[in-house]
Amino acid sequence: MAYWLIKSEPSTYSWEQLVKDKQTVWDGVRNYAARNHLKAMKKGDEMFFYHSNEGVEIVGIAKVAREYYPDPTAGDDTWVVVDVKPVRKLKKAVPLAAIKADKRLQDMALVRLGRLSVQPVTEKEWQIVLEMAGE
DNA sequence: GCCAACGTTGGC
DNA sequence: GCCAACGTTGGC
Repeated sequence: MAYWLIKSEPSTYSWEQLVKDKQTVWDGVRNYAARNHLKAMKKGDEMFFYHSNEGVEIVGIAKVAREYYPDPTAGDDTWVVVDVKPVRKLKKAVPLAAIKADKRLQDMALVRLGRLSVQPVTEKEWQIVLEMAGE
């Protein structure tokens, strides 16, 4: 099983909204690197849900409910979506500042490629972040 | 609101 | 195919 991280601005689509919706279509990705990560996701893969701009922290864990298919909002086959559903909220949200401050996490895509909206997380990074969340 | 980082576009 | 200009993202 692989691990991922997806970003969203809470004003656009928040973790709370995802919990309320039970499941959502992760649409609107218009970046090739991010799209390739969407395509690599397998059903059941887990991902961190990160709030950008407001909060600037990892707030919860979601998982892939349906593997990729063409983005209905795109109108062609270039862009894809996955369906995502919430697993659980982290005991403590993990702020970006804490991740940046941890020597073990300097290679995380979140630190190195700040603007990438869908990114892979290694199992090691996943465990460290969980630990920081008090899990 | 500013600005750095980075991706995309388009002229040549 | 290079690279400058431009637009967007996102942290601060």
